[in-house]
Amino acid sequence: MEDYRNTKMSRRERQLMDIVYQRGSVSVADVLEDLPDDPSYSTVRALMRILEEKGYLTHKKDGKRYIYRPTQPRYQAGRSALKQIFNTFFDKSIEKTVMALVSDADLSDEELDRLSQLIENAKKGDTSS
Amino acid sequence: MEDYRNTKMSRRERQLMDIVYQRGSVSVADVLEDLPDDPSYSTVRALMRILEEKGYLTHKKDGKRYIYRPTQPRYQAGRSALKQIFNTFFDKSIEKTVMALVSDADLSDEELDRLSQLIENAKKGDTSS
DNA sequence: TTATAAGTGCTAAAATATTAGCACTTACAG
DNA sequence: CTGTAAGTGCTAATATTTTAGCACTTATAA
Repeated sequence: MEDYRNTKMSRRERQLMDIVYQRGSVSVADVLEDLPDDPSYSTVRALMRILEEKGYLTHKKDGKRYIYRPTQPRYQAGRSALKQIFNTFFDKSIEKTVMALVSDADLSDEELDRLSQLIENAKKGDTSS
Repeated sequence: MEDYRNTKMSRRERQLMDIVYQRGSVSVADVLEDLPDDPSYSTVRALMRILEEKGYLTHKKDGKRYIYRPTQPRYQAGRSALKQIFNTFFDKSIEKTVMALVSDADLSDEELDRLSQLIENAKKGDTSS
């Protein structure tokens, strides 16, 4: 499945998918809770149905209501979204992207250490951990 | 200025903005070149005008044609977009986000070293570089 | 100069997305 | 059982987005 943050997705659709990915799984009521302008229950339901038709969501029943989940795993969707960002804004440079992340976060020295350690550990031949 | 990857932006509008940020500055013809389906010249022009009205773009004249640029600097827009991704998919964890980036990139050991070094250098009190 | 190719401005039609209403279903409390 | 509150399915109106046409302008080459 393709990244949902692509050109095939409308404004509201993307907004709903973001909420779904943030929460992991949602009822219609959950989604409504996270929408700043509040459209009607019907409205959200219609969108969820469309998203399901398009293959981005599935639902299961929980009592009398539907619980929706994304079809594409969160981690996978995240990587794909991330890749698009670093293509568009950071010249496809991992370094630039990481630096932007880090500089924004105001991490402590300890946290920075830990992060750098983590990267060291990602080395291919690394058996030290 | 607010992140253009927000809920106020339509599908095409976002698509065009992505192209603008990728290229830095563009003519209508440039944009058209990057659009996989090709809408008419008029169509793109109309969108560019709208984006300018909304404050996301400005133009200057270059001979007889317009050259458009984003009003919000690329780096700033990138950080903002990045932040949204890490909110949505990575539990607001820098570590998770960085790991996703790195694991996707298939970096060499040397590159990983350099990256980890870079992070070390970001330490607040650091005067070693 | 002036013809013309490559632009722009403006407008309105067409397509798509968004919204909400109404009828029907389901779980569950009394 | 039955009443009811909270859900769903389907449909159609409305709003927004997307598109392209046509008239006008501008730079430039002959």
